[in-house]
Amino acid sequence: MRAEEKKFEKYLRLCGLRFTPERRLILREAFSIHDHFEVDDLFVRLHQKDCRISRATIYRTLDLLVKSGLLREVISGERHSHYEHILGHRHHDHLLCLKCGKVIEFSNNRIEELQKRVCEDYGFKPENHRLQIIGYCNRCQLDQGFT
Amino acid sequence: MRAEEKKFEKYLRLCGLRFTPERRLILREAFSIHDHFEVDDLFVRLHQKDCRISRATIYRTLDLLVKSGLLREVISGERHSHYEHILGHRHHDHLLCLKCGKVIEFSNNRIEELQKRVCEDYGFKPENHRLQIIGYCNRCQLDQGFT
DNA sequence: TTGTTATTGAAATTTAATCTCAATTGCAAT
DNA sequence: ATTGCAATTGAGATTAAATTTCAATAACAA
Ligand SMILES: [Mn+2]
Ligand SMILES: [Mn+2]
Ligand SMILES: [Zn+2]
Ligand SMILES: [Zn+2]
Repeated sequence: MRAEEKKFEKYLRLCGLRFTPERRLILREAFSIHDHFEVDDLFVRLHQKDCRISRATIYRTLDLLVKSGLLREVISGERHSHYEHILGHRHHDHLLCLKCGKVIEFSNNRIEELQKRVCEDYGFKPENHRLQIIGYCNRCQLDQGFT
Repeated sequence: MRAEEKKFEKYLRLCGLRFTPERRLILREAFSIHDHFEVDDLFVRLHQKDCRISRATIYRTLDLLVKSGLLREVISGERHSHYEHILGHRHHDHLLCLKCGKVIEFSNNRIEELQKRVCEDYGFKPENHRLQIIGYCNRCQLDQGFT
């Protein structure tokens, strides 16, 4: 069994929940997408494979996958959720282009460390974080921006 | 006229839009709240003062206020938008408690500088950013968190 | 004034997400 | 195996935020 399935099953058992066929299929589909995805991406892909899993179950399972630490919600600027893997992918944050919508992933250890220090200062126990820088990618830098 | 009204009017004129009484009232109400707020907060407060402004106009005006750089959307974990002032308030980011919902504001110059450097590395022109650290505040730190 | 164009509010619509509930399934204890 | 119980599922209803539509109105430049 793959690492993500092991971890999900462990989480579910711990909570007195079941690792059902539906949950396994959703997990596999989610981990077959190596990019940001949304609920409907999963729904469409599963149905193309004749897995007739309801949207309700996908929503419910994604919540569990986030709680178990396998996925995280990515803020995209759009008004519905987007997700990406945690397990098997190094942590990163995002630059978002306001014009073309491009998403650039970056990571910076010093920022990560300073965040830890901020949390220490406040006695805060971090579980997760999201840093999103919004602006214009190098292709789209024109006269945008009002001041 | 207050600074925020001047700036909003300037922005509107530049876009060929009008600084209407409704927009002025919404702006004033938004700047009278010195905390995070949501659309319905404005709607209720305006109606308590017998300003019968529609929700549609509030939504439309908040979009303009964000575009003009007077307000920004705060990510709150909830699934509707929250806003806060930019003009007249020093930039900060947020710690969010998963248990009690508390929002702690912090600012860290070194993180801000490192963000600028990241943007330079990518030729990205930042307009705005949001850093949200999710976890447990010092009061709520118990046995939460699965690994 | 006058004419053009932006703006508004009310209601309809869209869309994501959640909830309800009866039927089904997983699973642990016999 | 059989049984019983609690968790799970899917279909459809529901909720709630946000957006759109459109006719009436208001802003403002000519
Ligand atoms: Mn990513
Ligand atoms: Mn704040
Ligand atoms: Zn771009
Ligand atoms: Zn707390």
